[in-house]
Amino acid sequence: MFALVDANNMYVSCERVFQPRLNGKPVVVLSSNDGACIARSNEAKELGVKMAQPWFQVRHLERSAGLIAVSANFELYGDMSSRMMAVEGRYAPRQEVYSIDESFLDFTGVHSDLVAIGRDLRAAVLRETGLPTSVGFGPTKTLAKLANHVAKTADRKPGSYPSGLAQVCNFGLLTQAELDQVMAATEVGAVWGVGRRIGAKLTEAGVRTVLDLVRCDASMLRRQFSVVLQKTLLELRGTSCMDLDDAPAARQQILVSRSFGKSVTEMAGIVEAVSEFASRAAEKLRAQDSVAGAVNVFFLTSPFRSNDRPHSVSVTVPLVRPTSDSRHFVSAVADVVRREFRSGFNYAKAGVMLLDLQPATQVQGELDLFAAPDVQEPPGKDKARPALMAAVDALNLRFGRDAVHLGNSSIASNGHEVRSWSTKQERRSPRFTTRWDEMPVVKA
DNA sequence: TCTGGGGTCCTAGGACCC
DNA sequence: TCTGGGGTCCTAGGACCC
Repeated sequence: MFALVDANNMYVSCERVFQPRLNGKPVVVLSSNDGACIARSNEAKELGVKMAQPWFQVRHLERSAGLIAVSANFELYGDMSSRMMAVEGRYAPRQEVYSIDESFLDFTGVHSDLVAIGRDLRAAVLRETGLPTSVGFGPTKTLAKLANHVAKTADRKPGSYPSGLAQVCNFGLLTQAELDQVMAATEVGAVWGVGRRIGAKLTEAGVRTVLDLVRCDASMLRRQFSVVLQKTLLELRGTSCMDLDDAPAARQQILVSRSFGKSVTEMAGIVEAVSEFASRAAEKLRAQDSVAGAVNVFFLTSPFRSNDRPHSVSVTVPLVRPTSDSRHFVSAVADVVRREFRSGFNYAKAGVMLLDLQPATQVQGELDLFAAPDVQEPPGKDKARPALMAAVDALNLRFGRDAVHLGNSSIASNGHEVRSWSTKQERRSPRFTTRWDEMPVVKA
């Protein structure tokens, strides 16, 4: 038996923990650049705000309906997430932290009252972090996800589900008829693994509800869609195809990208931005003790602005040898921009991807007979690198991000910081739990 | 005017091998 | 007239997730 525990409207709930004035109000959290809504309170959902909807489309609700928008504060959400996961992890021998607000728990062999355990877990998370959660139990991960969906929405769909499934829902206690009722009352798009595209295709074929999907022919789904959807079907029927993964592998790629606060037309702006992204990506790389064998850099105009001439560059550079040294990535991506930049375009976004990752401890030895003299380096030089980068990481950890950074990231040739590409975040809340100077103050 | 960021997996097709 | 068979690896693109 699996459980899926999921925070309700995670980002909004994190804001509410420290800003009680947001309770009961329609609230949305905005993506970087305050561009789109990436989290909504139930009240905001009721106003009709859609997931990922551009802010400018719903902005009028500020005046007309009291909608409140805040900028995303990922430092706060990440810290609240670790606290929440620690509490949840106490309730089962194995836990898979699946996303910032969800974890799977393995209750195999546990024969106690799971609903009681679920209620106790919810109460503990609420007490210790302030975050409201929902819990779903099912014999497969896909069913646990579906049970969680029911736990979350049961209150808002009175009548269509059997009663008593809100907040904590255990599919194991339902009769076949009740499970059919639940599945018949749930749209196929709510299933984990069925997204917009496949959902539309299924609906078109007359498969509207989860029950319709469960009654499809497995080999037909495999033929018409994919092996992925076939697995989803088996899981919905109770055959477990996905194990709990409590020791996730190191990342296979690392991406740092941003949309610009306003469009960038100068080469220097792009060079600055991608240099900074490369440094940031390298920090993440070293944090997981890996090295990268290649780096990709891309920059492009906005796909939304139909008046702009479109232009998009994406170049992957293989590195002479796998590395985690920021300087290699920064110089590689800056070279690409200097070579590929075209003036006359309004660039809207850029990013850096580190590829071909491998553990730093398992780097392939080399017999370097053919390297050109200018890439051969004196012996011993490589040894200095990990120490230098480790020192940079330690200083930034202690004195704050960017206490130390490379010369050409975010500093223009005239020595002034330009950062014309910086993102806009006009409504960000304090980082209450991770910065001494932003801690909430209790007034007597 | 204004449209997120960071990931994973699968598949099809081409290059290449013997 | 007649034009192999079987395999691997890589990449790009498309789907999904939160």
